Amino acid sequence: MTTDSQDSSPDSGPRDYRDTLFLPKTDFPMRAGLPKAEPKWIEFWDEQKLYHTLREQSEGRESYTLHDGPPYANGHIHMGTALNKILKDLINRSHQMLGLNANYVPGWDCHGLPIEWKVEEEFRAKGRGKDDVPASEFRARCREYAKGWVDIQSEEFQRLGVVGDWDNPYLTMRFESEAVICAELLKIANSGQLYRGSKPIMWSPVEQTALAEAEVEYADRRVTQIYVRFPVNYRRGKSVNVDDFDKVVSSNSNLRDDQKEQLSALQDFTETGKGMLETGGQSFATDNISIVIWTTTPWTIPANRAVSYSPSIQYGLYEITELEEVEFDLGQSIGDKLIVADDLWESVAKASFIKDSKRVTDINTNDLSDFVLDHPLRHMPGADGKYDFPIPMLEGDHVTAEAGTGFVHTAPSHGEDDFNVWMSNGDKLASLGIDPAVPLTMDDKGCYTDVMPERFEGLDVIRTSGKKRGQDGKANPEVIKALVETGNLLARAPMTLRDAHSWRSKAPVIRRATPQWFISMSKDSLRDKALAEIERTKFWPERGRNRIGTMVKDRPDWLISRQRNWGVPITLIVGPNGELHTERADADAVNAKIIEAVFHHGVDGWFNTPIEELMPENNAGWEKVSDILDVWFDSGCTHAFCLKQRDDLPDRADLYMEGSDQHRGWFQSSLMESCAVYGEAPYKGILTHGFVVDAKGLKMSKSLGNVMAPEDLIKKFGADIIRLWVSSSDVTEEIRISDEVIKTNTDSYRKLRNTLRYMIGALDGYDESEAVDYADMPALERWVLHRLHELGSDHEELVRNHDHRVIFSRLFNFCTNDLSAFYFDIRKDALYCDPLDSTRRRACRTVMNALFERLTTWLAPVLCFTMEEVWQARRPGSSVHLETFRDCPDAWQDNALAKHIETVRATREQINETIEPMRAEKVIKSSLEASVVAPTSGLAEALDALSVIIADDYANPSDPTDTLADYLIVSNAVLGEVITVSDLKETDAKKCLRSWKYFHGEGEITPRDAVAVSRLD
RNA sequence: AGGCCGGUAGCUCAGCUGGUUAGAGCGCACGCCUGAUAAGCGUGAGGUCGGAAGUUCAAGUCUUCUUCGGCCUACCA
Repeated sequence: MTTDSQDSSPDSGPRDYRDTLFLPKTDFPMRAGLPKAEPKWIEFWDEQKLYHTLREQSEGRESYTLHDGPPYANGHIHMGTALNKILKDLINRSHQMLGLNANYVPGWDCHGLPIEWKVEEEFRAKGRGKDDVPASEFRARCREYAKGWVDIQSEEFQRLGVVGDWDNPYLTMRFESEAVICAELLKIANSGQLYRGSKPIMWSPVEQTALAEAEVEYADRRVTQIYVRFPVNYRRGKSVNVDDFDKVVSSNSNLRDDQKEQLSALQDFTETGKGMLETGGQSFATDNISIVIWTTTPWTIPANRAVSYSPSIQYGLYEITELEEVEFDLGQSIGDKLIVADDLWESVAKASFIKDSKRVTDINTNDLSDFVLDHPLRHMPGADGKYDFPIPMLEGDHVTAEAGTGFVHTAPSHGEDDFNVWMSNGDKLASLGIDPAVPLTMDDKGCYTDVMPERFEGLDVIRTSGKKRGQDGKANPEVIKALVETGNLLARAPMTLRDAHSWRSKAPVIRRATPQWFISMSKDSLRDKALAEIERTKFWPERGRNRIGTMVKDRPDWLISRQRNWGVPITLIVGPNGELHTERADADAVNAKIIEAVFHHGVDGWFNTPIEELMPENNAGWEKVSDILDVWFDSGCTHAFCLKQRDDLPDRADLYMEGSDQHRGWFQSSLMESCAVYGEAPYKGILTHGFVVDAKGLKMSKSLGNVMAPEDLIKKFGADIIRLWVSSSDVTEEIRISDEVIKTNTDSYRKLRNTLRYMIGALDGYDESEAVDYADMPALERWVLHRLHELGSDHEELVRNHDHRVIFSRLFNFCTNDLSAFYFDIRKDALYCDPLDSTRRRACRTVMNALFERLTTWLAPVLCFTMEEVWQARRPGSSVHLETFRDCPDAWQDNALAKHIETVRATREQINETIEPMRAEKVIKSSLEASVVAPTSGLAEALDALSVIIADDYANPSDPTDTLADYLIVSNAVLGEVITVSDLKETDAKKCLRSWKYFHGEGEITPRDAVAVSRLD
């Protein structure tokens, strides 16, 4: 520090002491200019090869692996993806600085429908339809398209400050990944957990293709609604007369013995009309009792296998007593008894020409559950015995009493609900000796297959060609005709219905069971394994365990096949009798060839390599499967092709961290895949975060116009502000963002920045050689270290528990309350005015240095740009991100000291409250104008313990020690009975021209200031 | 419609197993300083805890209902 001031002479006025002060000095800008500054730091880190340096530096350290969940490579990042990646970065950086090796490898999900559509659209724009583009070319373009977005998103993530292996991320579409995915699938097939079943999907007969939910639109359509009755055959366990029992048993020869016994005990399947039915405490002949259903798709009746009911609906048995007079023959006659929901009987009766009826009895649902029905077409001409099977009653959540009859006709091959209720009632089906396999009742063209009686075989639901393309085919009329013949049609009428249509051809869409590939939840105890692993996994927050647990408990077998183009193929070869190549003796050799082909040529390697090359021997009648895998299977394999393949990562991740929607998504697919192949979860812990919502807590959507884009925020405020927002939010719930929230964070940012800036200035020229030993420090300094120890002691635990919000709010409050408003404020005097080599000033700088190192490193994971800037203001060229968190020695802990400081602080507050009104009256302006009497109670003891003296002069001006006045930032303070504040301006005290303190004595500055100045001159 | 979760000052958050006048920071208002200055300091005003009922001597904290919001399913034969 230099001084160019001249000696003060009597006629040049009072001397200006400003230049003799040791004011903070720094070039560190107060205003951040983040939008411009941040990209330069990214460049700096690139030059330093930060990611690689971190890896070298932490070689041999214990690893901490947060395995990235892959975002979909389509579109720009949004607030949710930004939040996700920042949170990951926060966790990675914190663990790295804890002294671990947190190697982060980002990844992308590249296959799938959305990209397929975009690319289809592109080709269409060029006048090339789906069938004109060779599959290889199409897939190549998909690959290119995905790559484009990977590059863009990579830039966007890096702009947020996320550190990771951006040069070598994992992609589900890399050939190596695709090969591993195929290999994983083959392992599952080898283990026998894979099987081929069937399931209804949306199907367009016109285009002969499967459709995804997003590919259909809903439009009005004229359909025929019908009421159909299902004759009650008997009630399980209660019926009489066994005629055809042997027939049933023999037609189900694959029944287990216990099932046969059960069947026998139930005295089963009888010819219609021979039984008696007990229900509602009464007995009825079953010959004229029926359950009534309503449907708008008559063509599904031949595929009916069950009737669903709901226990929450009231059902009644109604006897027809009078019919309308009509010109055609009715199936129903007086005396017939019908079971219908009470709430719907009126509408059913009206539709069915029933003029009058009487309600015979309640039908409770326990009884209902035991009813077994006849198929309504059982006795139609030409049935060929194909409907001689029992129709069970199944309980279903999807059944309501809003429309129809309160019963739902269930054709598992033609409806999602039907399928679900069918599949989830396996036990009941088994007890009735019913094969639970879903029949393939309809072919690609939408025509009945040979599962049906000859009468129906080949009939089409929808015309697929000609002028009437898209209109009803022959199936509906023929079915209705057959129902009339059996007398089971109660009514028919046209109606308008909103129904699914293909968005391309506008033709109606049907639901149709098709052969699909499944991974069994039970064959190799996959469900049990997964549930056991969930128990072993750590969850943040804990409720995640319950959420994924109930899903896994209830989930059906995993449907993994898709009839699509852009994805990893199901690399199976199926034999003439449906057997898999993995069951053959040469399976290993075939598998090796398949994997090799995919490894070298990607998915095209499968599609383009002829079967003779993959399976050279005995391949007659064998065919390659042309389905592709569900993309969830792809991403469920990331642990296999990323973690387990890379040498620099462990096989199992410490943490998977995604939005709470991934309980059903990636967390589960990864768990299933990994348990199926390796018998364990690929992760040790799961952390979930909520979704970003707007100021009112509503989700962001274009239609609401409440969308905020990370890009805009970066341009306007900078990535560090977004990062601050993440670390100040409770990420386990929904996370709000709004202009106001951003403003709050911008303000917090400024406060932190200035606190750090002040330290940089105060530490100007600081050298270790001026450090003061802990034992020699004033109490105030030791208290700051105590506070640091407090913050540092559970910092690691907070990091390991991902409590970043707690860390941040504690640091922020520390900076604001303890440093800025208390410690810094008190120490300004010593820092600016004490002789340079005074113990007090040196101790302050020693502590400032300790503070600086800890605050910058603790904040570095959050404010990665700003802390680098702060760090380099003192250590140019080095990077704060290569540092680890500093230790806070236990010796710093001093609870007694802290208590005493709190006592003094409380006094300070009381004094301030007293000074405040005097300020308002303009008696006292600066607190240094005040002389105060502080209350003795409790304070004297504290001051004594803190070695704070009560005097208006320092005992040793060249090495001052703290006075009570210093703590209170007044010029004079003594102890007394009551608080009093008096104005020193009204006394004979002089204002020191250098320290602005009022004092008594010779000269224009206090003795302490005189020493400081004299040492400069 | 079902499953899981949440609603504490304008904003972001504390508030453990129910127990004195519900806390913090920011923002806001007013004032001070002008030697952290597009900074710093001080003082103050703001919530009855989404709503209702109940349990209890006592409830933000337990129970039920309700309302709003979020995620995930299911959306109709």
